[in-house]
Amino acid sequence: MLDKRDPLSSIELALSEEISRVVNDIGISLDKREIKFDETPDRSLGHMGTSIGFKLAKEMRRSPEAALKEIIERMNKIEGVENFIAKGGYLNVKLDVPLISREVIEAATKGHLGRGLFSGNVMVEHTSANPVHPLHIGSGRNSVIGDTLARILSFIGYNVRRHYLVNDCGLQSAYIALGKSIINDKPKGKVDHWYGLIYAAVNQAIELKKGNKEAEENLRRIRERDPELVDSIVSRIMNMEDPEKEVYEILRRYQKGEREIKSLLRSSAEEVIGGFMQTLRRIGVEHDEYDWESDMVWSGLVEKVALMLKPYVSVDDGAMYLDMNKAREKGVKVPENLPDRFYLSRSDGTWLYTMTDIAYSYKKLVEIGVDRCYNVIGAEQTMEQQQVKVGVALLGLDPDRIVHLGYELVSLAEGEMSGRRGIYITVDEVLDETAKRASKLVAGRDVGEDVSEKVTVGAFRYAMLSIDPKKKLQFSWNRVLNLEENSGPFIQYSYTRAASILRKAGYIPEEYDTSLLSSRLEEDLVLLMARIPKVLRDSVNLLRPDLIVQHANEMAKKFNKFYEEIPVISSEKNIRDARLKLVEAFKESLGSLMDIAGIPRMERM
RNA sequence: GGGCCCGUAGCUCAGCAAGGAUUAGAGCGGCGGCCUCCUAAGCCGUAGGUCGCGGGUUCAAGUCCCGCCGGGCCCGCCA
Repeated sequence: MLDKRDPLSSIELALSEEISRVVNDIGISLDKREIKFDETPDRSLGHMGTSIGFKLAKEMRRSPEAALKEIIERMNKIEGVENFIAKGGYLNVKLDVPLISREVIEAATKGHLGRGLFSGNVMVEHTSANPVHPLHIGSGRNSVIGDTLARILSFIGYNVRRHYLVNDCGLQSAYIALGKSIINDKPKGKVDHWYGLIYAAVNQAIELKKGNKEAEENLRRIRERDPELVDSIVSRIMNMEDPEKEVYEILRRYQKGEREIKSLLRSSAEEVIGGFMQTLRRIGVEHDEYDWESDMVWSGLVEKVALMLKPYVSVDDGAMYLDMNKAREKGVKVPENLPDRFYLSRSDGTWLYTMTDIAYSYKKLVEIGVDRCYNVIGAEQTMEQQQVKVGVALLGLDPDRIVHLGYELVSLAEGEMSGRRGIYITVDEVLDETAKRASKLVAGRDVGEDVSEKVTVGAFRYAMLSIDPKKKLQFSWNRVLNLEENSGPFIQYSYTRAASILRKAGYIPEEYDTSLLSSRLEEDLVLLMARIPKVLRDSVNLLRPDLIVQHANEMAKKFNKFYEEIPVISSEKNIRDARLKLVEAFKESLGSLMDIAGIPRMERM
């Protein structure tokens, strides 16, 4: 029996097992895992093949083709396979396309394809941007990658929690609190943008006081957005004795939980997070929980975990650090390249993010109790993540339950973004600009009114997602505003074409004959759908959520060709029924990939 | 100095995890076509590449190994 959720893989598995059995029978060792199938370059050679002939030739002292023929002779029939072809060093397989088509179409239309392949409890921590300025496109990439990973995991059967770590116990938050404490204004405009301005102004004012020339120019630029506000911040800070010392003092009192500072800082951070939520909701991102760093400090969790680490901690001028040599003595695997010291606290007694991060890992794995947590965090923190994992191991937990999905930052053609200098492109403005472009295109069409917003979200998420996370993403307006091929809207368009055919036909056939789907294009569409479960598995194993949109793009491209070349509604009844069913399966399977990637579905556009 | 990552058409990227049947693929941009026919946000054709360089392993290397070169990140009592 073929696996309803993944027919193609079950055929491949049966093939590998059978081939390795036969090969082993004649005295040659060949593990089934060494047998992998690739597409053939030419359909006349079969659908897929494996190049084991070269290895066999050597062992059997025959030509590759002769060796393969002998193997094929001895093989049993396998469900889903029509016949075998030995060609060169390749053992090729011609699939029973009508059978596979039926399996795949049934699975796709019932929504089984790729579903429920795994089980367990996992967490994805993503976004986790510091609440000091609006989400910029770098955070946007994080959100989209993280949210898509979570959706994949959920689709393939895991129980998934999405968490956001609010970093409000760092120095950056204290800058905001300092700024807030010296002004009387109420937020103007979107609240996170307003706080972003305060953050940049405080930073640059302090730089100015320290005599940094560059600060003057930065302030001139920042000032344009709200001269009065920026001026008052600058003048107050210039009059302060030692503003930086104030910042540290604010942080110290905040971590101690002093009421006055608490209400000042925490409420500012909460307002910013509120702004983030608006933006995130717009791009389809929601978290199950916002975990506040301050809560972990105030509740004593951080203290408790620090105590557990005490045997491996040394102190330097009052500051605690994890001693990697002590960790090594304990028998924990510590990568060679890590520094000997991993500081956990400052001399003034405040915790560093490193310590709260270890405590947070403890919370995830023990208190919440997930099997595994994927941390979507910038690649620049790779070493910090390794250090945290050492801490996790010292707590007696398997460090591999923490998985770092590191992604490269988003850069601008003009240079890097910088929150401190107030240089960034926000998610909000990218979305607004894209929406403008999209609504121009939609104007005058008879489609629903939320189409341009759906197009915007599709375009944005595709643009943020479509590149391998470990490669830098160079932001360009062109990339996001591209509504043509190789974009979110391209996929959406293909989907609406399928929808349009089904709508015009007005019915879905009960009976259909898959042997009538005999064209190359129809066969290709079925095979593309059949590969979806593998794409889902790969995207998780390789930490490559971009594979999802790549595959969706391939499917859309293939369907557009089908749409242009193969008539559905006007064809003869039996053929029409088979094709309609294929279109339905395509629509549902592409739709499921769109759901996973967060690219909104539309019936018209 | 040490560690990690990247280097494929003018530009942006797939392909590298599991080496194979290519004459290395897309998109954008260029040039030329296709709407009395299921939405042209589409389709077709065409031009464009010493897969950074040099060695090695192999019957076979864009893919694996070593060494270089170029770019990025990290090696904070920042996050």
